[in-house]
Amino acid sequence: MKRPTIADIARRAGVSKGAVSYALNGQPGVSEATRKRILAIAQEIGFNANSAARALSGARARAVGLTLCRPARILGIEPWFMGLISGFEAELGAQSYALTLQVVATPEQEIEVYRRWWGERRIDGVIVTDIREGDVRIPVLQQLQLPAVVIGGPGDTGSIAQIWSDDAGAITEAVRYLVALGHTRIARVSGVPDLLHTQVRTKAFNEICASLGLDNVITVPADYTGEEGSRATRRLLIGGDRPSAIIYDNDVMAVAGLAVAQEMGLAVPGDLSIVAWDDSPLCSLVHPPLTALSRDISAYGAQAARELLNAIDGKRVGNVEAGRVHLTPRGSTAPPR
Amino acid sequence: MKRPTIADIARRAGVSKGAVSYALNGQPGVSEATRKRILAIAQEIGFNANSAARALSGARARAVGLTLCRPARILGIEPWFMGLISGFEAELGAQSYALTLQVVATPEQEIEVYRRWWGERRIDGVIVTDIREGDVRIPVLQQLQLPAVVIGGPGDTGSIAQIWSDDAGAITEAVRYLVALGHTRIARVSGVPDLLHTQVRTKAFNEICASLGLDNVITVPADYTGEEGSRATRRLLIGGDRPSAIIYDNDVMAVAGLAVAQEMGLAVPGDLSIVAWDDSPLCSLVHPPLTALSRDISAYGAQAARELLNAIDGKRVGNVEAGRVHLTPRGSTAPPR
DNA sequence: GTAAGTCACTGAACCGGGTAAGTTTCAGCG
DNA sequence: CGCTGAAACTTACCCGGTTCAGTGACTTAC
Repeated sequence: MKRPTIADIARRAGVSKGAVSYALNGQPGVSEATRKRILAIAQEIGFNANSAARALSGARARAVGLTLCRPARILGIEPWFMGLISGFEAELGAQSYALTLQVVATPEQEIEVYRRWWGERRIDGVIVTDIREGDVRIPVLQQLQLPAVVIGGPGDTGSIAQIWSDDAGAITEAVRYLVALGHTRIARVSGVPDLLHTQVRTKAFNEICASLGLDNVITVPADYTGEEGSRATRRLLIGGDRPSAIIYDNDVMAVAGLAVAQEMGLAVPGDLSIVAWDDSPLCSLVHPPLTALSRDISAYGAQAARELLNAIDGKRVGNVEAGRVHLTPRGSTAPPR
Repeated sequence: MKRPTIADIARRAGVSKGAVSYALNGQPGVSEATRKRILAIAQEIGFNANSAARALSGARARAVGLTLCRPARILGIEPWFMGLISGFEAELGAQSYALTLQVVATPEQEIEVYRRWWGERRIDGVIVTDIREGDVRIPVLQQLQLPAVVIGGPGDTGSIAQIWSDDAGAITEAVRYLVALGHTRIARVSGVPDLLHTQVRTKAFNEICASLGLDNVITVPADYTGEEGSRATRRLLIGGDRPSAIIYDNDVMAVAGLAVAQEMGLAVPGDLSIVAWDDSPLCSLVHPPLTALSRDISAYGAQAARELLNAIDGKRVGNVEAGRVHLTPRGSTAPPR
């Protein structure tokens, strides 16, 4: 089956290629009557502009890129990325932008991908996740002048836009809630320590605990995987001064922690309260369902996509706080026995 | 920053654009010495061929498409798609093909996306999942002559290649295992009934149960979500003749089922044995860890990508059975009390 | 009545690669 | 020595859009 081109439309409408291009793009330069005729023909023969030709002349590829820099086995189970992706899609699809995905192993490899994409003119902009302090990707993106939006922060990203949620406020709320329930020995199992949002959370966690006079606080670093979540939990529960509540930096580790507690014969929430970060169906799936810090990840992704499209259009975008994080109490938290 | 083009290379090497093109693509027509010089210059200035220009002349977009037709909230939690995607990537990345993703709501919308991608020449081929009997997408793909690979089957997909795993053998193995443990009342919570692989599984399940003389078998249809998994489980456990073992068509529903059993005060595996389909970290995360029908989803995806690239290259690809499904016994199965 | 301006449209250049066809150079050979 | 033929290039056009500089025709203004 042959693909129709604007030349085909031009022939059938009895006008030049240029006129067809103006008509299809809503540009001035054709009469309303001609435009309607051309649009009707395009519709009739099922015309879609060749994206390569368009990108070649018009500079826009109408695609954005996303790299996923986590091992496959975490990617699969963490609802976070898929939530984000479906949020992007909602926004990108509406503007008929495509989303190009690439799984990478290291930030260096990620930079390589950015360079390649840029050189190939394959994408108009990128969404950057898992931002670290002094992230090596930022200067590269600035040098390439590749429109970008960073998810996570707030931090120093120079001229590149940022979308972030109030992690500090969220963890403060969680701690206050646990303290109100009567907990005094609160521990935390964090994500990868050099990620920016982990640092933000850790700082806020230490501050609120200090200000509430809790002295027995500890943060065990982990890496978002179930295995590490189990290990960290075991370490915390074996110790002499066992915590009565644990806050986890993601849902997967929280579920793993729950399993460890049950395995050790501890009742949840009787002997141990559990709070998960990022509410996903996973949290309501287990028994007892997990109290979680919820935010609308899809909306977050949609917002990021919107900002990126703005950046691509040359509009200045800044530092945006998106969505509210709120505590959703469920069965995994209660006053300590 | 200006993007280097072959014209830049040509100027610096003192040859024509054509010679550069031949050199870069490993075509005959340039001497070995010149080729080396050109490649060195390309390397030095960080040249990447403009994908639009290449696609425009050469017909290859060097990208493949994947549509995800599930509601966002399932997409997020089901490890299946992400596993598949990372498998694709491993293969596509090696051939420097890009993966373009689109989330859709219905098969009809999916067809629209295929048509658009085809018209835009944005992709060279597509990977089709969630195949149904008499799937409406198949004839469209054939009409467009869009290279494609169907994941799932075996079924009737005409000239389009299929990758499938031996679901019938797997469920047979699971039932035999449960019977060997002493179970006689085995139930099943299935996925969406009109998906082809659900039908294959249901048929095989009924056959093996009949041949082993089990008469109390029942399959409750669900939709892969935790909610439906819970509901189906509750229905099965409330009934008079409670099953002593349940096989679930995915891991999410199995975990939900486990939670329901615990909530109802049933011991797993003492009062109820549970088998999950598609082993993911989720299965080892919960307590007790779930016995599962495992297969290497990434490898499955990589295989599919390989077949698709073959199809794009015009090689005939047929009906491939990929990977082995095997039972991984864990703590959720035991002889009935 | 004519100069100026607007509108609707055409023609051609252009984006950056790929590639068929043509040209030059040179080794090999009778 | 002249012819053949292949290697090593160059030239020029193609892909399918976008866009800019025209070009008539027709309106408006003084």
